Amino acid sequence: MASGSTSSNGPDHASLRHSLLGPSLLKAGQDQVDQQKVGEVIYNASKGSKFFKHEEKRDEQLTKRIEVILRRKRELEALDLTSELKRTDEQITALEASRDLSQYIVHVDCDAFYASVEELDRPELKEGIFFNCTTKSGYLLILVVPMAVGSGVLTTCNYKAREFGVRSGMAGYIAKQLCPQLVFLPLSFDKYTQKAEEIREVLARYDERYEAGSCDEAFLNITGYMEEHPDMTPDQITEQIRAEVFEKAKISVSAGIAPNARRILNTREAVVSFMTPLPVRKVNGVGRVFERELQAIGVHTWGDIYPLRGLLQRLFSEKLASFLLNCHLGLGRTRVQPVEEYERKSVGTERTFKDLEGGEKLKEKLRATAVELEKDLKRAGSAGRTVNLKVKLHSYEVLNRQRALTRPIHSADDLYNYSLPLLQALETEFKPLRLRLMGLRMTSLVSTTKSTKMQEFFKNAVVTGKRKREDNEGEWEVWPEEEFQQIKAASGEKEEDILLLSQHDQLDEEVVEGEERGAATENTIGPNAKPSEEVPQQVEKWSCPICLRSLPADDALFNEHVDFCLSRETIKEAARGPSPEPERAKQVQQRPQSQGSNKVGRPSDKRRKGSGKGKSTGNEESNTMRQYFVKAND
DNA sequence: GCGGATCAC
DNA sequence: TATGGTGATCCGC
Repeated sequence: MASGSTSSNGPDHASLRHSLLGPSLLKAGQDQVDQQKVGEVIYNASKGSKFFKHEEKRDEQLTKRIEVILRRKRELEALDLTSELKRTDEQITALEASRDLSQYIVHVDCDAFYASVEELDRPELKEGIFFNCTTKSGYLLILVVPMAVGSGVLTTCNYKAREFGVRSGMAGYIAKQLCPQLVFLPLSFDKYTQKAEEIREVLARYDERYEAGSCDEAFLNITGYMEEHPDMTPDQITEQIRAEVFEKAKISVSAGIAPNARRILNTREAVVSFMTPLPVRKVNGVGRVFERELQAIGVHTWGDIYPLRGLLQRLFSEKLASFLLNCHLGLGRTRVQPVEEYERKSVGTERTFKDLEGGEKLKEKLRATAVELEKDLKRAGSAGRTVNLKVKLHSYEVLNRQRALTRPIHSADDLYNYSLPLLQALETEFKPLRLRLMGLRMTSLVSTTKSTKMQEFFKNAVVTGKRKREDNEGEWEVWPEEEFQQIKAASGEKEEDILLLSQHDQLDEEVVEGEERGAATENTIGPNAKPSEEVPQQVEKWSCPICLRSLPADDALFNEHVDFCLSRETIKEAARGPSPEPERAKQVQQRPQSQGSNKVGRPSDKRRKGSGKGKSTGNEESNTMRQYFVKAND
């Protein structure tokens, strides 16, 4: 145990203890909880575990980072910052000018949603709990069984459980220690989504373009509703929404006006006076880590930002500085959009399991992961051009390895074959590789359903193209481009995506390094390298494991091509000289990536929530502010 | 483009 | 006995 040496964190691990309390410290229902005592239980229950050691390491790392920040702050304070100050004040003026107080946006959030649904669904939980207490006043005393949903790690818990210090995100066995009588229920998502639908039917009556977040929250722009009901105040409407949701779905929700937070007027003064005493952690985007960093420089509430405004740009990144300024001013997103209009950016799956080790077993797990991801991709109607392997070592250290491909893939076989080299590189990097989690995620997505027109075009391009070539060779040169443009215009697709789909037949010089060859060849050649039969619109193709090109699904041709690629690799290999596996893995990682393009991108925050889809890239409007809403409180 | 890190729910 | 899954963003290379 590292109990003896205490790092700069102090002898009592104060910040670690705080961190171990978990991310949902400020959730409702904990007012009367003795956090000190809860922290003690958690700390003692965790102490000595691998999880604890990992948290300890991360905490020390953060402590060091904070020391750097503090040092920089001291250096800055010795400088003359009048020009910084002036620039910041100009920025504030500009932000003030952009302030939009014309919209009335309501944030609806279900209270302990899963737990509430379960309580509705299980009257037996309430029997014997409701009982008539013959008090003189005749009140009905209601006791509720402390209950949590989820196993291993709690997804949520009811308010009774929260009285014991039980929280979502908490390990189940710790919750049991805090509350021995806690009842655990398994998750049943079908029930929750069904209930969410009932609620959304109500919400749609107030704003048909409401924005559903995860299944237990939503944003509504009630500005239009207010115009139709000039006799009602925003507060009355909000209350009416809550009442109607409860009436129809029997679920209680919190609702507050956003981004001006709750029940405050749409005036600048009201907004600012709300923000000034508000703890930084209450705002979306400030978590445990950022909270500590801000605390270290003396920022506890959003009002504390102002005296430091001249330092922000020098202390943090440009984006972060701007975010802090926006929060201080109480500025935020004022637009609400249906989730359907957001474009998903990735699809992935991951699973935790008992520690696993050994090449065969890990391969088996990778195969299973690929099969899962194939299903998810199919559901999402997506294929991806970048595959990302995520693993968590037995020590809880998380590693990601990703690789861009030359074409989108979606089949389990492709997913497996292209991610296996990544896994094998890790196996040589960490010997032995012992995992507690594995995941696969695809990014750089293209749609396999929405672009039906495009796919049919390419299918026809092959079939009709050949026929036309026989009929009349002259026309062959001309018509594809014309029709290409027509379909592009008709389908409204981005050219980028179209090119991706047409890339199959190009042979570019960007041949992948040979590091994955040995692994891929034993699994990809032959009947195992299945075509992507799940997407009937697509022309049947097999993937060459060496050059990633897509090839006609023909045994003889395919084998011939792979042989060719293999010999090419052998030649390159010979020219390069012998290079052991790890070395080659490194070469791939260190491939020159000069693009310093990450410089001054306009801050256009695309942060989305929960199951949400990514924000559409189409609109680069003036919505430059990081979205924030005050975290729900009651 | 890649990998680590943070965050929300 | 043994701390989750999905998706997004940002930063620094």
